[in-house]
Amino acid sequence: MRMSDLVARYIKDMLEEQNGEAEIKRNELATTLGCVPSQINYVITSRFTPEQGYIVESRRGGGGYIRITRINTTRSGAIMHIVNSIGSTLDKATAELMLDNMLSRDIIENRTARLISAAAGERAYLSVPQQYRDSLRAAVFKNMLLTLLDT
Amino acid sequence: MRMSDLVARYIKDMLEEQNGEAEIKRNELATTLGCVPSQINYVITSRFTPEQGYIVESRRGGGGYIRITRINTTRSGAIMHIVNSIGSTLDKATAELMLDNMLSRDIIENRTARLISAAAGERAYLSVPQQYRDSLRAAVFKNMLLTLLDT
DNA sequence: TTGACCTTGACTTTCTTTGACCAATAGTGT
DNA sequence: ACACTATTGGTCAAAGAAAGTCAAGGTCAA
Repeated sequence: MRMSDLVARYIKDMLEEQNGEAEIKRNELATTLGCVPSQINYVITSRFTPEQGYIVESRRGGGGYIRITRINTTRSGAIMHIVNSIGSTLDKATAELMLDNMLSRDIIENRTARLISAAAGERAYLSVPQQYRDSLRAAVFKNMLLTLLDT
Repeated sequence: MRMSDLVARYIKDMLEEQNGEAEIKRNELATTLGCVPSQINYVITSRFTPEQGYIVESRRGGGGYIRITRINTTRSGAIMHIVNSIGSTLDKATAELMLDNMLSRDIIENRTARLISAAAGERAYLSVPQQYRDSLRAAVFKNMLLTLLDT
């Protein structure tokens, strides 16, 4: 298993146990898990972004910390937040991140994630020129998410 | 025997043993079987397509993998039939008819129908020129239906 | 002998790991 | 207050570890 997965898992477990809020000490956690401290930063910047529904605060110096907070605890709020965060274009990688995030927060089911992924995946857009794909993906993605609001 | 047959056989054996799910490491498998890594891609894209009943996911970078999942054949027949009946283009009215049909035959649920409809509806395609819309819709529609096969 | 399928390898893209160096904060002695 | 130092966390770039793409050439049966 990847180190980055371990770190992410650790933080998510903490969030789960502590009602959406986790506070860690970077060096301590790095030592506990056996990685370099900057690995923690890597995981946070790649998997706990605002885009994915997290707020991260930190403080250096003695007694320093990193605090990760999960936002949008209600389903429709979370969906709306995600919809609103999507601009006029959306690349595939970001779309996948959003789906993963919704999945891990039980906002959508696996089947739903796959359905949306199929509609947003590059595979489906081979017939249209590159230049349209990301804006198309954005529109499709948003439209689909909106149908989830009233269920 | 052809190299591609060997690779395909290997993956199929794995699927057989592991209940329809095989996860491989591309380079490792290539070394094991004595071929170049891209041969694996060739085999996968030519013989493990969704149309042939497989779902393929992958990830690059450290700890990367390729996962091939065989689709369950229970209700998939009906869906495959519909997928196969779709050509390279699909207009909105026909798409809706197909959804209604699947709904009435309990092949899909209401939520699913709405999701697909949102992704196939005209509103989603406003950003791309008319000329691409029907072929795009066909691709999206097919891709989405294909994700329903293994549920 | 030609068209479809197969093989190969150079090049690209994506994701991860690591470490050297930087910046902020708290504590402490003057 | 002020300077110094210890204690954190932050940044960034390079290297590493996969997988993806593509085009050029090979094989083989109809």
